Amino acid sequence: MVKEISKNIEDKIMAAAVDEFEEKGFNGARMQQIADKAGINKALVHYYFRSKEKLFEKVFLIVAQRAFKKFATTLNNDGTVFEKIGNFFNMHQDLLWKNRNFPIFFLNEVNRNPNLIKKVFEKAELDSNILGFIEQINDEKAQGKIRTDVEPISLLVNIISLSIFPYIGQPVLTEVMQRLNSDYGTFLQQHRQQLAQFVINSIKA
Amino acid sequence: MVKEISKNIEDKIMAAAVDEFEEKGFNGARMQQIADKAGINKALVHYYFRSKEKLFEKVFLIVAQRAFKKFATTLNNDGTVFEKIGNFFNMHQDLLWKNRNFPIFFLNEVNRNPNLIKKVFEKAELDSNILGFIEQINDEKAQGKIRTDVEPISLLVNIISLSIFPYIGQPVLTEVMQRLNSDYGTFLQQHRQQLAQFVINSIKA
DNA sequence: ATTTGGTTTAACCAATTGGTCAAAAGTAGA
DNA sequence: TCTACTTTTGACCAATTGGTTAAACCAAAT
Repeated sequence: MVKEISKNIEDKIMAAAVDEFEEKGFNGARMQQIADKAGINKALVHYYFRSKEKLFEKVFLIVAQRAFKKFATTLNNDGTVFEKIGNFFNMHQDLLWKNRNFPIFFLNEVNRNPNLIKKVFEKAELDSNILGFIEQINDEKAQGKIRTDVEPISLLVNIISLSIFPYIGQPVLTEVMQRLNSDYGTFLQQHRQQLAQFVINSIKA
Repeated sequence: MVKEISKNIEDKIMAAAVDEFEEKGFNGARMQQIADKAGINKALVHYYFRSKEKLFEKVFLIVAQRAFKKFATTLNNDGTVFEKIGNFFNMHQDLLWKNRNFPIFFLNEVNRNPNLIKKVFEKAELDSNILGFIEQINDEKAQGKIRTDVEPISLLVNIISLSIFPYIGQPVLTEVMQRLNSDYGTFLQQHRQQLAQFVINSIKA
């Protein structure tokens, strides 16, 4: 019971921390703000998490690992490569739309401290999923379904590039769309519809 | 003469500021560090630029506008759309390789303060270049060279996504490549070679 | 009711940091 | 050389901020 309450407060702090860190980044985030958002005293944040860095790392790893896990599973369902690509974009785009400010936060923090990424990968079971997908691509190349000059890893990177960049570049795209008398939201909704076909056109034999 | 020396010191400060801001971001950057890198007293930085924010904005706009201008011109030389795509990737990839940490810095700061982007666009003459390229795409669609279902702006965003993401995602790709017994540098060198063909395959009628 | 343990808080601290200032140093013209 | 000026610096300041602490609080066991 006491443990549950503690757990509850820990969760409230974590949620507040995710909010603050995602919005301001590690350097811009303030422990006082996290405490305020959690509705508690600042000392209590330190009581539960000792330091800003410890809190950050815990928060970051949880959020990142959750994201990577969802990401990995979208590569790991049944179907042909073409079907998987369609499914991936559908799921990934939905995920990104709901967490629009996560990608830039994640990439910026990982860039600031590349060590973070190792810990994320350790628990994300990414390797087997990636390797499985690569193998499948090679199979379908052999079957004549996919162009033989397609390099699996480059294809994977291309897919991820296409999926994530529109969110990372949001402020720029917002401005561009405004100058073209359109708007970001409607553009994105139309843009995401063509992603899978764009990739499939490119690689089909 | 005095003016020249002043200009010289101003430039030294700016160069140091670019370095510091690109590496640490606005929130992580330190005025003292900028002074040290420029080899001068910290008060002198304030003497020339008044405040951290003013210095940052000046530095940011100059660097960003230079980048966007180069970017725009790569769309604005002669040739068919396919040729332009090839040229763009060549030039853009070279540019990015030389400024590997610029994209994540730029996008992160613009995300932190979306107002910055407006000022960048004002002086980058981007609109006419973009509109020209869009028009050309529509022409070649009419001529039967490009698939009719290609949406010009989406194509443009796709191209930029493919070009920039490998640099933004550097730390992640570095880790992935390591796990696949390869390395980031060699991957990138091979990856960039297939970008243009990937896009052209996708859109050719 | 009292004790015991963990939990929560207000007040506080030390370090960092953007920014200021008055004095010193340098420069050019009279 | 002297004067008027700009540039440069060391010392300093006030605000912010991550982190600590001692006391208050509170629930459960004795």
